[in-house]
Amino acid sequence: MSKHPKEMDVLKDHLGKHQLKYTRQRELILEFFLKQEHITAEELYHQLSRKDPHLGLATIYRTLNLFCEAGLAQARHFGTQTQYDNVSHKGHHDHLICTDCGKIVEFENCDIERLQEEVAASNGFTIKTHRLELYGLCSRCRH
Amino acid sequence: MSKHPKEMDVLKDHLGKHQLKYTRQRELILEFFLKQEHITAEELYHQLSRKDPHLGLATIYRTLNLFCEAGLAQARHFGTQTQYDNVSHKGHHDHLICTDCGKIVEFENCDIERLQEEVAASNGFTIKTHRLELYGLCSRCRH
DNA sequence: ATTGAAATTGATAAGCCGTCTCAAGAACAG
DNA sequence: CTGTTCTTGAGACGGCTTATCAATTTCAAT
Repeated sequence: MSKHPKEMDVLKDHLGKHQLKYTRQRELILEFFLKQEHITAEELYHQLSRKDPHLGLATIYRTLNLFCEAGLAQARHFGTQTQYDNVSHKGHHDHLICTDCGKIVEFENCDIERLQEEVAASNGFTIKTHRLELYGLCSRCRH
Repeated sequence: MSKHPKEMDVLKDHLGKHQLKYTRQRELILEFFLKQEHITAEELYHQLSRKDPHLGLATIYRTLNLFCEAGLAQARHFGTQTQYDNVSHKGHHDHLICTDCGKIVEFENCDIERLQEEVAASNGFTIKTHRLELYGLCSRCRH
């Protein structure tokens, strides 16, 4: 019994539409992926190696890319590392990043999202996703 | 006589503050970098190899990173490649990116910027830079 | 101008991250 | 069940970026 029936359905739907198969690995990776807000392929690999020591890193990468295509995840580059965001669990969120201590605050702002839609529309675009990152100093590091 | 006295000053100021030196290569790379809106390290390398065939690729990378630290450039990852944006020449701008054909439209929106400031302030942050990318389909690719 | 300490450069080696390859195994329609 | 097709795991591979290091250049102090 999965704890994430909704996301599981999204995955199965995507698999069905693209002649892909439902595998034990994909189910396992999804289950662990959904436990976090965002994670790197490497971290997920380590978490899962306890559960299934034979799971390959390549499979993690392949599956995370699959999740991106299915709309369950979104890749995000933070400096040198690539984070895969869980976008299905809660709504899309953006990031405030302290360039000094590395602290990350997540936020959501409907007004900004609405303005983004307006900008896109006036340029003939239809937005699928977006990425907004604000870099600066947090209150602690400003001093 | 440089054609970019203002940016040159920003660079010299940064160099002075960090015990770094003003070199022929840094001047040359800055001059070419400022000619474009955004460019990859590889492209810049090719452009410059005509002017100075002995300039190394590593120096290009080092110098572009230096420009980022000085606030003259900003690195942006688009798919597999890294673009270095010229952020000093004109005001900061954001990007609309077509996920189908790769078309990039630049835009600027004061209202969004103002809201960003508000979000940052309410979280105790002071913004230095930001990055906003909207991904979707352009009018041509929507059909 | 000369000198000398410190930073920079160029060439290349090395590293990292993610993808590709391919034989063996698993899924699923008929 | 059976056959076809997709997936997996392991490691090789590839592109992009950084590290290494001896030779060179910068620049402040003579």
